[in-house]
Amino acid sequence: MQRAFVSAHTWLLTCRATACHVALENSKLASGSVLPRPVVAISTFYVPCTSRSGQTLKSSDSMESVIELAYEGLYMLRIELVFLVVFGLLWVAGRVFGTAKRTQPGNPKGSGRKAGPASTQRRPGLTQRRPGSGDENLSPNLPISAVDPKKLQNASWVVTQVTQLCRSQVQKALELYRAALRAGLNLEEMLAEESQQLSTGLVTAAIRVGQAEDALGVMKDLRRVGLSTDPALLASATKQLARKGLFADCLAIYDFASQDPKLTIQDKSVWSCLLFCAVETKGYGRCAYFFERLKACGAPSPKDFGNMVRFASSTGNWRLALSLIDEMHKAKVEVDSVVYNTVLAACVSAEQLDQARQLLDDMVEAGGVTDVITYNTLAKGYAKAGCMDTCFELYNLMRSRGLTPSQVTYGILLDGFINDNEVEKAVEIFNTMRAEGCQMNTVLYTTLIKGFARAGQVDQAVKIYEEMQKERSMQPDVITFSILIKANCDVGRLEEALKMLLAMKEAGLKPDEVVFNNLLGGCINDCKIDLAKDLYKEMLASSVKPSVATFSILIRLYAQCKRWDEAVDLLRQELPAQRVVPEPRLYGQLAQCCLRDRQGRRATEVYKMLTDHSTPTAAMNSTLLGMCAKLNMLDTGAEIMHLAANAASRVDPRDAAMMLEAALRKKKPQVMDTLKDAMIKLKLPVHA
DNA sequence: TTAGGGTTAG
Repeated sequence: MQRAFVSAHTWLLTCRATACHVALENSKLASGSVLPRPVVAISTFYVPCTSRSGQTLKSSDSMESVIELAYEGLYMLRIELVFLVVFGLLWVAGRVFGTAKRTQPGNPKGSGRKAGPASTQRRPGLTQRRPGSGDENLSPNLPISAVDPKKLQNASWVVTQVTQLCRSQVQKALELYRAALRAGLNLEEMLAEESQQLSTGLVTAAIRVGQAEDALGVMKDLRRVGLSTDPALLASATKQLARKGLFADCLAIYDFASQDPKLTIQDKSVWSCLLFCAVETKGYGRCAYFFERLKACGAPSPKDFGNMVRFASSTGNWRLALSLIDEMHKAKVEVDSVVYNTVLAACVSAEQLDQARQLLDDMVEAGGVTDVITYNTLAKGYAKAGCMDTCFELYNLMRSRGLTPSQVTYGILLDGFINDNEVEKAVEIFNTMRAEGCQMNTVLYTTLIKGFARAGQVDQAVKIYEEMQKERSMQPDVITFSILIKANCDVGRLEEALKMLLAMKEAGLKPDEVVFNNLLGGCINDCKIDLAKDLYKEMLASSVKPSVATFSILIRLYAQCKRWDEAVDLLRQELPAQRVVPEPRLYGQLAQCCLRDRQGRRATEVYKMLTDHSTPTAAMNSTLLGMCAKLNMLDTGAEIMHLAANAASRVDPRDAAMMLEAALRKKKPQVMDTLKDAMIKLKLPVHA
């Protein structure tokens, strides 16, 4: 940045110096100090002149100064004037000769088309066209609707006009093109060169202004009249779209083009662009195919490998990620630290810590590719796995290898020790961090707040927050407030939590789903149903979409407050209304809550709702049947077995046998009959 | 282009 600024400044000074020099040279010339001043005759005219003191000058004096000024101006611009005259003459000559050429006999178009080999190749069945109805350009102010239909039917005229308009008036170009089609312009009867020029011009111009749909529309028009997709057009369109970041449009245009059986894409860069677009749009299903086709056209570039590594990492395919590194080595393609780190992250996310460690060793051996991010990535993996000792060792190794830990490094260690309940270690890290001059930031402060909140020291957590507020550079963010709100809710300080909500809004932060979920969770203990409903309404009103977590919390709330009807309605109506995925465990959760409160009928009702959406797992049946047996709700257990059998769900034979035994023990013949029927249906052995 | 902090679920 600094260097860019310096060079920009130097450049500016150079420009200024040049301008001064030119001005000086011109003034020298004008004053005759270098060359004698030429004499120019200018007709005399009266100009009223006023001196600075307000005195009117004599007309002869003023005239002289005006003439001198005009003369000096003309003389200073003499080179420019010569150029202007020469170019003017050339332009006039061009117009005259061009018109003469177009009106020559044997050139039926009369529009000055370029004579290339393609222009002489007519498509089969092409009829001789009548001469054009005019050469003149489209008037700038003439609406397209007012253009003579004869002109619109003249392919050459349309191509020329559209091509010109494409340069600066893309909308008008598209409008003219569409008007021409409506007026009867036949794309299939045009010369190959003409239709190519027209389509390429329109497609590239439309993409240039971000109107990919119009570009696709033009390609569809060509297809409609039986013209095959031009591979060069597809290539330029895909490259342009990828460069402009219109990834989905790029894939859409490819999808359309690939429907053409005659089209073969041999341009490697097209596959390269498509792979990039697929990764960007998370269209991971097609990455492997694009890469395969790319390789069929030639050797992949480092960027192509980079995109494949991103794909592998995003889909959790650590094996593929590692194999890509091998492939790069074999192809003698340089593997940079970003690619290495991405593969490392893929291994870490897949909890393949041994593989990740091996990769770090490989990187060290390769030399010059490990950085702070490498160590942080692996350190996070160890922290997540609860291996804080190894994590700390890695931190020391990193330091011993001459790398300076960053805020992120300290963030990982601090959070790791906090999650591990090793407060002393966390404090030690914090002290090292401060001693080494590492600056605090929002994340580090938030991690500290989380540490105090976890230790139940909410007042201390709030103190840190207050300290943060004093520092302008690191204001609390949504996560900071989220943790503070939860900390207050967890100790029953709902009022404080609501104050925090207000404070975050005042700070210009928009509460997100987690913030609302935490507040809803805070309503459970004291059954603050009305407050929860208000919060839920506010959540929807502020366009925050509830999730499975929200519904899970609301189920707990309604169950705690024994609002069973509302709980059932929540899953029956509100869940689909909010388009939340009806996860089986939500039904399982509510069914368990019902059983715990001995609400047998409602439990079976919820279980029925579950079977309407999906097939309950054997594990879920086991949990519910186990509860029924434990709570001596044998009728409910038998009903659940019956519903499970109807839904072709699996029931563990041990659970079924246990239910049957309990019914026998409690002497419930009716229940036994229901159970036996269900067991037969479930193809389970009936021993009792 | 790659690394750190937040919610549910007995």
